[in-house]
Amino acid sequence: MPELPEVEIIRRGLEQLAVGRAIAEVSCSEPRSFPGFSPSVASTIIGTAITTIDRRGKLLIAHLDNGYSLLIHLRMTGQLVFRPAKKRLQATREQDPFASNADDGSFGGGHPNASLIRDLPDKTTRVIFRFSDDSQLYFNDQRKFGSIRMVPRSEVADDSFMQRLGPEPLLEDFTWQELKDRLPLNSRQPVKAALLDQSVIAGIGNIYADESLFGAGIHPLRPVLSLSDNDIERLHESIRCCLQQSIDDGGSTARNYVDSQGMRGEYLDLHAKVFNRTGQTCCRCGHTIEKTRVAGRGTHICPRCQK
DNA sequence: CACTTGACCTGTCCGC
DNA sequence: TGCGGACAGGTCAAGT
Repeated sequence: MPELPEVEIIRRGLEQLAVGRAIAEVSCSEPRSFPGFSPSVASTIIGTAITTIDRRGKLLIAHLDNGYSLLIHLRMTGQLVFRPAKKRLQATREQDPFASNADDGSFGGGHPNASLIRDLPDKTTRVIFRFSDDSQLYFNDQRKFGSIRMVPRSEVADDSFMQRLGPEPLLEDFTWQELKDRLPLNSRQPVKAALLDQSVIAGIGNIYADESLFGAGIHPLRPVLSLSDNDIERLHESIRCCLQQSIDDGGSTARNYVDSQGMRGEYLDLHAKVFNRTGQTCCRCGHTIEKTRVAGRGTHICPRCQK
């Protein structure tokens, strides 16, 4: 479930790995993963290069030098993994970070920084971009919820999904006042549901909703209309703190998130306080972390710290 | 109108 | 061991 930090990590990785490479071939084995994909679309893409990669909320935007852009949404299980060209001579495992560790089935021999993904393509690979130097970019998506769309660059800003997105929470000019302006202050909707609403803030999903609310000491079921200015200020600070910390940690790997080189993120291990910590003791007060259900999502709280 | 639930998918995990 | 069912959660459509 890539959220803002994970998508940003992928963006930064692809900026280094994929920008500037000419696309020599593109294939799609699952129509749902690239609606409208056709030989004509492929021929439009072939021969172009990725000039820049932007992010808006959880959406990646790869601009091509042919006037089109690829809008890529990973939804829950989407991955974008770059692989360099296979070397003619087999490198030794010590030297090659992409060497297969298929024999023990663990994460790269147990090293936390080794690639989680082994040989690609695999059965979850939906779209493959091959570059002119034989390096490749794999769009993997186990559950087929993610998708790639190609739109003229001039129409990206008008895209209906883009238009509905709220502000970027990590931009300097995202103030607590703007958060207040965006929240439905007259609503009895649980504050967690509001945080998950991409038109309120762009990029927050289940993990960072839970972590941000814990950080602010706010119970996820609190109606938005019950929030004081002070609550909103603390929530604003907590959101930015959690998202930035996760980016610094390489994102969260709860299920199958990996970055553009197939690496796990470490936020959940290093800095998450409640998410996936049901039954553990709260780091702040020692009470047991509980799991409940809010807005149809699994929700992790410290019932003593969050009021 | 405000808010909640179900559908879209597949892999994993749990209890029987 | 195998099987059925719950669960995972981003987004949109449908339902209450």
